[in-house]
Amino acid sequence: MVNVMPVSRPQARADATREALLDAAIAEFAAHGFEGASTRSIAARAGTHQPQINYHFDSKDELWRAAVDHVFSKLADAVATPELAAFTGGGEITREGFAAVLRAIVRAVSGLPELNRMMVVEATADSDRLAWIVERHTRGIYDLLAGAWRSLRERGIVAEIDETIVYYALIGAATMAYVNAPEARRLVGERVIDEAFIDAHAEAMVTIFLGPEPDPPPATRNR
Amino acid sequence: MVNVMPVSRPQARADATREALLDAAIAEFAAHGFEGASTRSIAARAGTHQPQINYHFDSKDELWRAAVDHVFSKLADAVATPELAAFTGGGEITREGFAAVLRAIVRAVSGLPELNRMMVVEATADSDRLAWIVERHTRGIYDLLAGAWRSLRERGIVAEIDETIVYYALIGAATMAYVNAPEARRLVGERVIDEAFIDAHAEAMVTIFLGPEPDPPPATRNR
DNA sequence: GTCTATAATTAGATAGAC
DNA sequence: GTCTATCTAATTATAGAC
Repeated sequence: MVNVMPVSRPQARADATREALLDAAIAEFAAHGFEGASTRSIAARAGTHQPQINYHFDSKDELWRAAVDHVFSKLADAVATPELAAFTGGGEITREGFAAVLRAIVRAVSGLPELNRMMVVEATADSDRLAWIVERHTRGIYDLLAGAWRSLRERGIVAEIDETIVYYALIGAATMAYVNAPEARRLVGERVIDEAFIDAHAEAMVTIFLGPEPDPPPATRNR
Repeated sequence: MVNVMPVSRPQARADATREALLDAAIAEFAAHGFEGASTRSIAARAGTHQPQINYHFDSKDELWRAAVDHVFSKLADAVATPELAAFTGGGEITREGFAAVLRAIVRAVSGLPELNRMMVVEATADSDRLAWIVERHTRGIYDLLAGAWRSLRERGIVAEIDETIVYYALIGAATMAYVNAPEARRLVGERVIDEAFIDAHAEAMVTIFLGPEPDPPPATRNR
């Protein structure tokens, strides 16, 4: 029997190459689209050579899929904040729970601009890639957010707006500034999007979608 | 002297070719990005041959610029509705004026999905093309919308939110459903985005950004 | 003005040395 | 696993007949 655990120095280097290719791929695909991004520039950004892509991922298409999985797992990590966890236990979603979701989304997407750039570039034209990404990644997000809104609406907690309309308005309002950051820099100046912007944006999302803090229930004195 | 006014049959055909190339170009650039769109597919979509692009526009780059001008002039036509004109006379913008602007924007962008697809694809990475489009087209729109919001906010008519944050939230909320229409069809079904959706979306934008109809001023009986 | 033919460049993928 | 060299196909742009 051959050694089943060969281990480590060459393997570690290979893993680093793989990881670097994934990060470079998302950045290039986000900036230039699938067809526009060349495997040569991806490899160059990753500090390696073009044939490494075919070695590690077989094809440009497989590289794209691996890169998308990679960045969506980063998104899942980024939204799963402790603040959010307090609201996602059991039971029906509350106004404060949805506010926490909105804040978590803004925080997460502001740190992953490549994800939303890639998404918006892919979602603008139908393709096998779009079908794959919808079934694998975005349908679950849609069901969660649209379902939460519908539940809040049916209990009179939020405005009477269709959940599909809210979903796209919400995703657009949460991501556009970060997706279009290169434009925003030209429009408003170098330091547009900083920590203060992100915090203010998160609070603005709560104000916009949930309206002003509801009046506390009339004091019935039981406490 | 040669005939200075040769006129018309060949010229008319040339104009038709030019126009067809412009429409085809926007569609292809929106779907695949600048690098991803090939002059061959653009020419094929326009029902002509690839060298016609170089004949009529010198280069792929010049074609892109002409196509962008073309679609932005369509946008200007689409937003300039009679309903909007009633509010854009002189004087300070009102709540109802901004509501009319929001409705006009939703109507216009829903009918020009290629414009916003192209914009979002270009705005995701800095480039000479982005610089050109910002100075030539989007800065004026930003100044108008951000200025209107700032004016409303300073008079206490809308929520205390920074105008740059509102601008991107508004553009995102207004356009995302149409930019991502291919995804929406896969997510929700064939007939998601129809006339009823657009009307409901326009009203939702008013509700979201301007809040509930303000209470009429306390009846002071003067009228 | 429109077409066919083609030049020059660049794309994704593979072969084979190390 | 990583590199150089290279194959095939597709790209933008040009030349020249009509």
